[in-house]
Amino acid sequence: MAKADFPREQEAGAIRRRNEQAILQAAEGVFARHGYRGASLQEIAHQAGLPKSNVLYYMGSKRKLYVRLLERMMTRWNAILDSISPEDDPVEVISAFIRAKIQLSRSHPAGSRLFASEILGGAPFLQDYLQGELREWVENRAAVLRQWAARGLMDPVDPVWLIFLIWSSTQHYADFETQVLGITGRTTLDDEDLEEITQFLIRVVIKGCGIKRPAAVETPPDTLQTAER
Amino acid sequence: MAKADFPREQEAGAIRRRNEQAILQAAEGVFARHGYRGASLQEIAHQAGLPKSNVLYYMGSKRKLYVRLLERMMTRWNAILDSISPEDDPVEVISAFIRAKIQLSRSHPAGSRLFASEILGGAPFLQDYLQGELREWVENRAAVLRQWAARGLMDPVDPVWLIFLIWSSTQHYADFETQVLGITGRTTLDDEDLEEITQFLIRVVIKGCGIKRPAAVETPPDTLQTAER
DNA sequence: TCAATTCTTGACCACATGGTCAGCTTTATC
DNA sequence: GATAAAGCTGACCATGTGGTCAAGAATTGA
Repeated sequence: MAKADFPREQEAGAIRRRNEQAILQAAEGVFARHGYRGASLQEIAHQAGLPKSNVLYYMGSKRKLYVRLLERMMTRWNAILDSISPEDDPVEVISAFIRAKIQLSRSHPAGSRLFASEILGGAPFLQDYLQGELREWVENRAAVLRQWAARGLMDPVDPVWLIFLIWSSTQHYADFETQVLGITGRTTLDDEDLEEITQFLIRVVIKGCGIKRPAAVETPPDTLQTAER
Repeated sequence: MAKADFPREQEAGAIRRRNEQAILQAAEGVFARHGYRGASLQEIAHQAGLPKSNVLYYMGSKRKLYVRLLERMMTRWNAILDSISPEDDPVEVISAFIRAKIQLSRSHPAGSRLFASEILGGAPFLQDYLQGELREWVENRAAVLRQWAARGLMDPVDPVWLIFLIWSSTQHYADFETQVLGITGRTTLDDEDLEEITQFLIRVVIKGCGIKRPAAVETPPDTLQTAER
């Protein structure tokens, strides 16, 4: 009946926005947990505190709801995976990337898992994205990494495998959170843990690939901070 | 040895074994793709080339079938994740571990994905395993790594995060194969690719954590070489 | 005020789900 | 060859699925 949370709520489409948000959030969790097929609209509706018919009213169909969630997650990624240039400081770029990736896993764990579930299922809805947009993204970054290697700013490792290494090791803390918690015997990963993990990953990747800061014109000789040889 | 093609086959329980194998293999794929809820016995039966009733006849229930698959995968893992001692050569051990893990991802991709799907879903069937057997396994290895660090054989990094790093970066090539293929534009990852990836991961981890061979009778020329096993 | 629009939802549908069962056929054993 | 055991499976069931719909309730705009 009368929701009457904020009767003074007046912006156009306020009801729609509120309900859609509730549905999207609920659906993200359920889809992440059970996959596309395993998720049921009944459960999503229940989590959102609405009757099933209402979910269909707003979202049209299960498929549309799912696609919308995937697109929302892609948007979040795009907001973070900005472009880099060969002139950038490799240490900075790699560190920032790892840090951003971990934070995204933390701020949107359900979305990360949703994505993982979609890939596990063979990416029926994301084939195009993988082979198009994302592939291009990877290739661009790989090209920059190769230039860095050529200039001696890092070891000549295959950039694509390096990107996958960063991707997987950061993604892990969202997708496999259950495993991490179970094994470490914790109930949550707090900010402190995450910071520690971030530092660890940055350290290992930087050192492991021999990534160096560019020798700036004015900089005194040899400032190797994190890594040691 | 005896394969199942001829009707003249007659070790005790040969029929049962053959059909169960067919069902298990089919089920592993379907569960991996769609998760526990999303998988249907109909599809499993179809993949196995049997009527649905027959699947139930052999497996009892969907749940039993699923649990059995999980247990089979745990067994495979146990066969590889053998124990280590502080006296072992760290470089050897880490290299062998990474290599074995990659090979398991390759030899049993569906099983790996099945496991991933179970974890993604919150590990409803594997909570005990994670908090018991596996946790113990990790803690034992972590203890050894700490001793290595104390003896200066590696940097004093947190061993648990290191284990997760290895775990996630190797697991990735099974669980997210679709993504890897899509992005790299390949249709399969052949043995050569896998070997390259293995070498890369070993190199980065060994170098990144400053893992050294114990000072033995002779020290080989310092440039890192990948261990073989 | 009053009509147009948006929202809400229970009843309903065709179909798929996991699981049971009874009766059949095949295989194993003596 | 007889009998027991194992294997097989279509018909069937209760329940759950995604989705439709119509009719009413609430909100909006003039």
